[in-house]
Amino acid sequence: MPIVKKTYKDQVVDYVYQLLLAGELNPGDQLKETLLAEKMGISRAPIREAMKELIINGLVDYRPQVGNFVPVLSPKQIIDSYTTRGVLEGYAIMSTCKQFSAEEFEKLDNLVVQMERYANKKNHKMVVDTGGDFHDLLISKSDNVELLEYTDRLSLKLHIQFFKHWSTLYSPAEIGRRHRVILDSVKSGDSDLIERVVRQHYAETGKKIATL
Amino acid sequence: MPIVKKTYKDQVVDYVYQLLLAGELNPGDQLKETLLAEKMGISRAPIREAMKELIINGLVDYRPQVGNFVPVLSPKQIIDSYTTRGVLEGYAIMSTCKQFSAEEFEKLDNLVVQMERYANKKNHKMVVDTGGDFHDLLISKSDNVELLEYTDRLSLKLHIQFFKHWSTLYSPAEIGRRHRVILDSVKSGDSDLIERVVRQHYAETGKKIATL
DNA sequence: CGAATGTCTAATGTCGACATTTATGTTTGA
DNA sequence: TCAAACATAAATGTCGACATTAGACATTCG
Repeated sequence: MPIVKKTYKDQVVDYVYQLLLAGELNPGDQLKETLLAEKMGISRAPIREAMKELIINGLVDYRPQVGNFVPVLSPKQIIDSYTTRGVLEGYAIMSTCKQFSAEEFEKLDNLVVQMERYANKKNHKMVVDTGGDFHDLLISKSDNVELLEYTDRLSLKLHIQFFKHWSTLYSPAEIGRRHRVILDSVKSGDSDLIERVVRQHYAETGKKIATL
Repeated sequence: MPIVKKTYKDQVVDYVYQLLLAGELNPGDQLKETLLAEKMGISRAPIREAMKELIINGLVDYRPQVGNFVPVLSPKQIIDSYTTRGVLEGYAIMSTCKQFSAEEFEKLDNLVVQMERYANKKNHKMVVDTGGDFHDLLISKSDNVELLEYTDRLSLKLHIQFFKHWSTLYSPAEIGRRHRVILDSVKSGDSDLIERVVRQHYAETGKKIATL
């Protein structure tokens, strides 16, 4: 087990992250430093440090002299975020598609099957988790840290804002079908096809989320 | 003239930015809060705020409990950064290539000619500036703020680290040729070609810089 | 002699108080 | 009545001091 140091700042980041996931902080809400400081029994300094870290990851919007807020994404911004994610991940997957072993393809197949199963059982949390595993494995071969940093940020931001809706977007059968299309394109090794499919997947998902 | 408010933090950001551009801060150097605070006659609080902003833009590396440093990019990181930039900008340009007017293409043509001219006169600063204009105009049609934010960050980071070397990378004639290839692909309107050309341009530039 | 341990210094981490600014709501004047 | 000017409250911006920690150096013990 790796030894991690937990400075106050880190704890604040974790705390806010939880609030966001739990839905206790909603888009538009203000994160008041004084309030958070009181609630956690510390001073405002580490709160401010934490805010900056959350801003980096796009989880908090900062308005000078005014405060920090949970971002409110317009439909266009939602679509743009998903589009960008599609571009980055499409490239990441395309450029590493030859590196997958037979075992890994099998594992990916299984993940899709599991997703369908969980979806049928209406186990929303596991659908999201398994989808995350599928996605993580697909981009795991890329060693472009610059690109991975961006995709991670985007992924986290979109996860926190919309993970609640993901399970309602598609029917169980469609969840399976959509991910199988991606997987098939990767198996084919056709570079252009892979990028096209991944981009389209995110474009369509973004459009759906934006109209909710 | 827009009214801009200059908080201490902003002034610190500008100051450090200048130091970086002027080469008074080199990769690996530590930015000591105490020292900066003394030098600017303010307290450490706004310095810390500024550091966080610089970290966001990738201009400063942060090591907990240790300090803030000017990033040292490994050859691989340089290549990755340029590769990622190629992916993002390739998409941005491809997806908006139909929106350029004849006047704008003419303007782009002229910029390339000017670059060659400045290169022949060994006016390095103007080569870089004109190249920046060319690049800015090419991606100016995109309204994907998410994507533009990333490209701007990457662009700024790479500019600060390597703008000194750009003028030595290619001969004047090659500078012209390379940019004309990009421009021609945009004029052709061939989506796949545009992305391929832009990606290749940045891939080659990254490789060259990495081996310096 | 060398590796583990102890000490010291300089840097970041945190604190509580005060200054400044934003946004709101109230008053004032034509 | 309405708009401009003015208070007011509450938030962030900044300050200087103290606490804690990482890294370098000195020390000890085998």
